[in-house]
Amino acid sequence: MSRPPHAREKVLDAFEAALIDGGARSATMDAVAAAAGVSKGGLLYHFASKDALEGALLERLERLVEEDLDDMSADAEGVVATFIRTSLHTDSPLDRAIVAASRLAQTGHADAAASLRRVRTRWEEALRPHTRDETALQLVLLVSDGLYFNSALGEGALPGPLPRGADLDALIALVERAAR
Amino acid sequence: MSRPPHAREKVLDAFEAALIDGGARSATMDAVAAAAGVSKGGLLYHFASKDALEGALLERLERLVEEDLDDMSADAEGVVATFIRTSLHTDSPLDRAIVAASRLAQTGHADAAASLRRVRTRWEEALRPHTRDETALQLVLLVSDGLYFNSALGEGALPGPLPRGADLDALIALVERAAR
DNA sequence: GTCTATATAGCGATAGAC
DNA sequence: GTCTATCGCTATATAGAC
Repeated sequence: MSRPPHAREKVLDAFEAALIDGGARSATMDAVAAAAGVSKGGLLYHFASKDALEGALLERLERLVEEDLDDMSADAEGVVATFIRTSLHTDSPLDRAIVAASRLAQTGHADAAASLRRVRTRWEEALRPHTRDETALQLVLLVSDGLYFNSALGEGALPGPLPRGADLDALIALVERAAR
Repeated sequence: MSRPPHAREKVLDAFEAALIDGGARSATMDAVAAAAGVSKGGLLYHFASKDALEGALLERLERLVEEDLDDMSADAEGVVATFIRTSLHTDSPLDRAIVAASRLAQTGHADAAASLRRVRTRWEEALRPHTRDETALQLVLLVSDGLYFNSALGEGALPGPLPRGADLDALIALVERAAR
């Protein structure tokens, strides 16, 4: 636990990348092993089953969220603004873990859906002191969910309608005005 | 086209239900045929391939959206309010088609993602005249996306954090205040 | 620890009877 | 128009050598 083998992390990274780039269907044991540079047997030494591989991904997700919460409260721009800004898929480790878990959740993986809900609850708790009331809190969370949803759909395919640059700044300003 | 066989619609309904309830992975030809009360061969008479089955679902989706747009503009409560309210999964034919298509899109089905994007664009056009500017328009669309996203994740599993009743009314009021 | 080879099972699709 | 039977492919997982 304290010093995980390098190969194990490489396999987990490959699994995550396969989920993000090609969806859950393409994230097969074969494909993951090949991408990680090990054989299928080698993969199964580190993760005894696909369930174990998925479980490790969800563990990583929940660990990264706790780190993110610490960073967010220390940010100067304000918690709500930072939260909305980081809702866009920016290829940070946390973003990647979330998108990968979302792909998993959509295949009916109950544990992945539960993890994502736990993550959302943690954010909800962190944002509550910075919003006017529960309605405003829900608004912030839903805009974030919407950004993630579009980010996850448009991945690698079509030019998404996601706000960037000045448009994103304007959106953040509008949400902040409505929420606090 | 004008008088579709009953069995065909039953198969399509069963495919949609399988996608919604169990995700794309569980929506196999076998399972759909069994749920529709026909054999696999019988299913393949109506839909020559799984691609054809998926295509028919997306056709249904785009047809239902056009009907929805007509209804929405005729609603007394206001276009933005009606749009947010109907973003919650209420088991209407359109809601079911959207959630089913979302499940499909997450498996990497490019046509499903393209259909969903077309649907979103149609809504965007309908809402534009009722919002103050492009930023406000994006806010409305993102809140709706967020509601759908949570609706799709929580299906059948956990008690979702989705606003209902008075909470939903308050959310709608807040979005309307921010958007117009 | 990592490999190759293989068992097992499920899926989409075809062929042809009725 | 609907059925049964079966083929071919792919995916997970096991067995055991190195």
